[in-house]
Amino acid sequence: MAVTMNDVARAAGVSLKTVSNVLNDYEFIRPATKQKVLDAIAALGYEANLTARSLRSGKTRMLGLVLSDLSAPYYAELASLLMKVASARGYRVLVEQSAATKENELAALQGQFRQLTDGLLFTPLELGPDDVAAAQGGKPLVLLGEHIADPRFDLVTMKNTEAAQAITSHLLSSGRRRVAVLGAAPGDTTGSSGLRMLGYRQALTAAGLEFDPDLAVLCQWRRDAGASAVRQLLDSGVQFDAVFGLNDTVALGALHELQMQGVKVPEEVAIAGFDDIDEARFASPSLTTVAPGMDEIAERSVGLLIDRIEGTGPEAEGLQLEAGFELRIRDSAP
Amino acid sequence: MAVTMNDVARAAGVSLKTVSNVLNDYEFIRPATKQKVLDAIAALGYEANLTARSLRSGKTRMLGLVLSDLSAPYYAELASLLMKVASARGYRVLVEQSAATKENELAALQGQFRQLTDGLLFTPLELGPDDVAAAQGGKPLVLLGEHIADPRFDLVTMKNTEAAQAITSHLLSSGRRRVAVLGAAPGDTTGSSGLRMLGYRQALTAAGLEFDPDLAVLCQWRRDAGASAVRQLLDSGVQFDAVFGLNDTVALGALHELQMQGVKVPEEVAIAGFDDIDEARFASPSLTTVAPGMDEIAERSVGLLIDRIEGTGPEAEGLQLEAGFELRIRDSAP
DNA sequence: TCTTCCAGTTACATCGTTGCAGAAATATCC
DNA sequence: GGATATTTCTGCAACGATGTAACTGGAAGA
Repeated sequence: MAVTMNDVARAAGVSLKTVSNVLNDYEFIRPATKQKVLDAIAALGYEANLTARSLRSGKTRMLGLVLSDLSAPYYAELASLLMKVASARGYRVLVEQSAATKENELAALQGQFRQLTDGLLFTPLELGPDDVAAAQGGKPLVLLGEHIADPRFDLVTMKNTEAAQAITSHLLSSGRRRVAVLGAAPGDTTGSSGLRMLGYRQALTAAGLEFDPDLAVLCQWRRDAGASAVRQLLDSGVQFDAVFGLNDTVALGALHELQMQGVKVPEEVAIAGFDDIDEARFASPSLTTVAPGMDEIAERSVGLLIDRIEGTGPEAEGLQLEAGFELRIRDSAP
Repeated sequence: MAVTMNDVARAAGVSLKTVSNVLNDYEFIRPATKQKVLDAIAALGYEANLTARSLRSGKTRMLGLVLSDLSAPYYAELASLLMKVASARGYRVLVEQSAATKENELAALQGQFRQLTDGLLFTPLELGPDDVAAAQGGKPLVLLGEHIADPRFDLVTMKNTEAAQAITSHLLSSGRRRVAVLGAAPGDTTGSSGLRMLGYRQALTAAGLEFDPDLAVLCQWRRDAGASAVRQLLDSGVQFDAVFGLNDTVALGALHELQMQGVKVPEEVAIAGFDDIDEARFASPSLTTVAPGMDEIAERSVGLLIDRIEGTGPEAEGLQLEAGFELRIRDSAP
């Protein structure tokens, strides 16, 4: 049915292997021969069979991307960007949603998903460093996010603590003194939540304020969770004059709920988020947030992973890269 | 390195093919033999090599999903859902972003992307029916969206016209008489834009109103475009008391801009969108919109495509399925 | 007892490509 | 000019699975 290399070889009057050599840019081919082959390829409309090539070469030219949920705006924007960057280097991206369960994360790390890819961009949420080390099957792996910072693994991340400190300081600089923080995870110190909480607390300390546990609300990083977290806060009667959502969706959920309850933003309560998803710019009021350098993260993580795959990466194992960040001061917290 | 079927065969003391038969549920195998093989598989931790299986069988158990931009919320939510549905039937989804260019759409339809998948879920935006028919390479194809409604192709879509009419009627029912519509595409009659515009006009007619071309603003379906469209409208001095964004992102961009300009929503201008992305519920005010039955679309499109792939689909070619819709009346247009 | 049949298993070819080793043709050297 | 490099090209095996056909051994039938 489909045209094979054999058909091309016959049409060009050369051997199968010569066709292969032409396609793989083998050095020693006479220009005339090369042209004959290329002509035959064009004439027959030949396209290489990727499956066969993969079987023989052991490479698929696909990167795996493991994240919890593609419908979350941050991940959707990141995935879109990663695909574009990968595409520019001749790779495709195969996405796997883990729903943030240990089981799915493990399956993505070792199972058949792994086979389909030459390397993995992995956002661990439930797995610890030792789980990953145990499951990791020899193929290159670059971690995204921050739950695991372990010298054994390459990691591309953002300046969570510094950025959280900067944005909290911004809130404080306008005179706010009771900054609620939404999206804390209990006991987390190494994950995004823990690192951002640390920055929040550093900013408090720098401003001479005590950390008040009543102001820290535990919730998932989703709009609905942000909304209920802020409702809970209002119901509890705890006073606050600003909200720091540990990511934008939480902050936007909180913004919505505050406005529903008739609380004026930013007059009565200022709000800041983290991620700078496209939606933040167009919220009403627009959301003050941190742009965590997504372009840089995409560029460097894909670059590093592909370099590892192709064996052209840096000598050092366990590279830790941090993208720069920028504050985006908007109307929700001027 | 990896354990192969041959290793399993040796360990179980049977032939290679017997192992294959066990894995493929071949009928005539003695239970004792089957058990021996299963034990050996478990002992060695064997996993089938998907690449080899694909080469031999010609199937990849992957579905291709072609859409313009994964970072658009509607597509992100749809993709996430499609992946879950496909996964439940043992398929993976490989996403390709076309950036809505003819070139990329064609490449996804015929090129190497096609090889990697057993069938395609395709959102044509630039290609016409004849382009698709010409490029289509024998493998199953299910169209998503509505740019192409052609009896030659399977199509899963939504009730664009009815839903647009219903939501426009809802705007009119509250006494609004000047409903601006954002996101029109010039000359489109078969695409989402054209169909929704038709519903808009039907609603006007039903209410005894004339269509005013000044109220229809051409723009891309993005937040920033929605914002500039509404600014353009304000600048032009055209009077309007409601806005229908042909999708939610446009409506949300418009909502933002109106509020920036000090226009009260919904008091002075009511706003409605289309798609019911998660963000709509949490906008401030929450966005009145149409829920186009995304679950049903995902379920039925993946179901149909897989049935076609496995040869268990309906006899009829060119099936056209329409999901039901629901209005979501919220605060932006009560 | 001999054939026939069928369950259960096996050997071999095959999918379309690339790696390896070597053959053939041409260039280089003393 | 003959041996030695170098360039150019080729054949075969292999990647790891599945399809086809054939083989084996025992039960059923004549």
